Amino acid sequence: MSRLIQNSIRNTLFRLKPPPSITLSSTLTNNLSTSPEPSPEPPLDETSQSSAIWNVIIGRAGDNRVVSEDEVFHRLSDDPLCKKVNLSDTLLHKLLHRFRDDWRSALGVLKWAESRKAHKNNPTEAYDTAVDILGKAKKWDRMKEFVEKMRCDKAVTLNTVAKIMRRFAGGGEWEEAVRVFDRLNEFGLEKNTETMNLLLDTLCKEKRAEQARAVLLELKAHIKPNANTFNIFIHGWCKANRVEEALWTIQEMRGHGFRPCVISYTTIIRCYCLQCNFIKVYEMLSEMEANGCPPNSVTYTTIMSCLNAQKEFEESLRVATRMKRSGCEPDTLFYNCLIHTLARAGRLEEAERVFRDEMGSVNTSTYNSMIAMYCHHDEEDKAVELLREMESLKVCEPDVHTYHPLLRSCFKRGDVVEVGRLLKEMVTKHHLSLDESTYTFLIQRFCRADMCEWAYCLFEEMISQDIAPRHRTCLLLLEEVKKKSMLESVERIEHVMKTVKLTAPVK
DNA sequence: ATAGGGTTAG
Repeated sequence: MSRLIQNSIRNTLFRLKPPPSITLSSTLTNNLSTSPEPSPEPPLDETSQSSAIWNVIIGRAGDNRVVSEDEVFHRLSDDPLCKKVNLSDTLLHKLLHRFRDDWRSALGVLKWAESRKAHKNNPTEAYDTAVDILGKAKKWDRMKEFVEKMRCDKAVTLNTVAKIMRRFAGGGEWEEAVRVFDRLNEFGLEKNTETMNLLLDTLCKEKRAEQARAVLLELKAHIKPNANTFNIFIHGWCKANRVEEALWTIQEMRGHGFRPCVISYTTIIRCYCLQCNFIKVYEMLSEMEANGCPPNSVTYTTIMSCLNAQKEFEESLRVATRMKRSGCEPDTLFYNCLIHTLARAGRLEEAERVFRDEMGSVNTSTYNSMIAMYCHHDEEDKAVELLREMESLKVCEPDVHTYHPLLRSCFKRGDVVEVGRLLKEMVTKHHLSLDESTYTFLIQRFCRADMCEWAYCLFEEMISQDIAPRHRTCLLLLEEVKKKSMLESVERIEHVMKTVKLTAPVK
């Protein structure tokens, strides 16, 4: 379903526009900054190689046809620039990933890649990806064809099998997933507890706990389940919001001589959290302690995150206190959550203390929480200071979320020059590409700042980047360009709204 | 792939 939508977006987008030139926000950043620096011409690095190939593949001259894999193959083979490209395994992987929703192009790229290197090193990974892409597109026959070829080459690994089973189960073909398990020996793999768990987990993750149960009953005589097996089921039942069955699985687990572990309990706690049944959450916590299975950092972080989602920050901090009292060893994800909680509770100094003195290792998320906190309390200087610290310490790199609060502050101050400067920094210094949420956010803010020309610019760029705008974003922008009588833009937006499958508003 | 982050409100 989602593949169909994405494909239709892609195809529709290509109909709308001549080949996109991937010049990220360049007009915008140059025009908004007071002193536009001349950007030096980059050498043909991996990114530009990738862009070159990308442009060839999607550079169809405004026609409506869906391009076949052979056509993609020929275009790439015939293009002079692509002939010069040094096709490494990493680049191939990147390309396949980029075409993960477009199996025709992906197969064309793979065929071209194979033609380029007669003595290839290790095709298995690319094949695994191809199988995955075909499975995602529910091109079962083509997928099976690939698998057969891999079987003859003795190239099927556990990873391959996992992908096939997952795609079958996810596509509603769970019987086929079971059949893959039945054929494991043909692939040179063994039917054992590990591979059985793989199948069961696949089924459970694709919301087929019932079927997984049936499979287990059938296989039980030949393959012994282990503790993981039961945890997989606990997760499966919780995912289906059937906590009763999850609790019953704990008993079943005991019946097989396994003791429920911290993972078993934490999974159920998370389920109660999502139901907002905090009475049961605390009951379960006590039960864990009583059963000699003390909660760990994951357990506490899970509870705190759920409380935070309910804006129960003080209660969340009480959970953190309880954790510290218990002597449980905190980890980075816990600290990130704690910092976020303290920030939202308005306790800046405490957050700073945790950040500076308590935490052993930090990551991008840690900085992001701190930066968001400073921006939220109008201490942008400190926020920028932390950004510079990230850049100089190089422990972790900024991402788009690092910049969101900073951008928000600029708009709040009405400093669009700074907006342009930051965008340029994101793109040129950190090689970040704007994502859907960033585009949406920027378009909204530019509209509100009565600068819908820039908003429209970003809208066009978004579409040329193959990112579908939200319905609400279109409506907002449409209203603004109408006010300014930007007739061509009005027409374009209306056309996009009619032809592109828009992203629904979140929640 | 046996468990756990966030964002955007006047």
